Amino acid sequence: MPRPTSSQPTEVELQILRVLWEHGDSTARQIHNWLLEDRDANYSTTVKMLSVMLDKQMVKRDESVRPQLFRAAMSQKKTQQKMLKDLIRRAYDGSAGSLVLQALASQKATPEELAEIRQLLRQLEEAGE
Amino acid sequence: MPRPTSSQPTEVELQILRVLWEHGDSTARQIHNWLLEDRDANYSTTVKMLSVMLDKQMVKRDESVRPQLFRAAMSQKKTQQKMLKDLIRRAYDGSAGSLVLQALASQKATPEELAEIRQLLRQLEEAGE
DNA sequence: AGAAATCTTCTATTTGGATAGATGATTTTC
DNA sequence: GAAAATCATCTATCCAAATAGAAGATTTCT
Repeated sequence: MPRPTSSQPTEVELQILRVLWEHGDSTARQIHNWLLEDRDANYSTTVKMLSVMLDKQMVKRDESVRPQLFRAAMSQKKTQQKMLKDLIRRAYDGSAGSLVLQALASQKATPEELAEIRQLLRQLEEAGE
Repeated sequence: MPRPTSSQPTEVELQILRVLWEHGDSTARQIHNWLLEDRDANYSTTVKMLSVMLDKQMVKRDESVRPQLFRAAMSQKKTQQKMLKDLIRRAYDGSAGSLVLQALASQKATPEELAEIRQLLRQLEEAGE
């Protein structure tokens, strides 16, 4: 029973998903060209990755048009939440609060974000009573 | 140029690190026994993993005693911060604030943690002015 | 000291992630 | 409608992650 398929998108998979989230449905060629800005890869590698992601149902493919169009199967938000939840479980013993504290203390948020966080915090505390 | 070694600890590696953080320096046998609570593995697999982690310098080994003792090379906090930073970069476009917002909104923290967060927030806002 | 148990290292195998070349199909261009 | 360009699939390879068996070394027990 060797290594199981990762439940998380891998680095390259995530890069492709980000392109799709940002630019919407795209052809393999378009995706590849966007990827080239960040990384150096052969076109056929990109295509192969898309095929792997198709098998994993991370992307969907519209075959009714030529060239075929790819789209992300899961929204960016859902993917983020899944990864976040996973990190909390794997590295923070399930404690979301301790992750938040560390993130705030060490990673710098903008003043606008801080204000938003404060507001959310108020709502949560009110709801808790 | 195939896949490079991951900069993050893998799932199994993280499980081993957690055992070490929780229980302190341990022999391979002890580590293995702790692991058995969560996962099903052969002893020699655990030993091999420790050897891989030794190569990657994720653990250190005290060979002056028998049986040899293993210890985590990096603290839990440092490892968490590294993983957190990486997640923010990879999945949140570098925005710590947006991760915090999502974590708070969707993952539930205890009232005590919320109070702590509020306090930290106050400090940050004061420092920002 | 010899046997038993445990520890340590060595060797081997399986699969996923990532890479890219070669070949066949389809569309575009002249 | 043939040539050129692009698209899609098929095939092949390399390495990391994960698994575990076997053999050699060391300690422990009687």
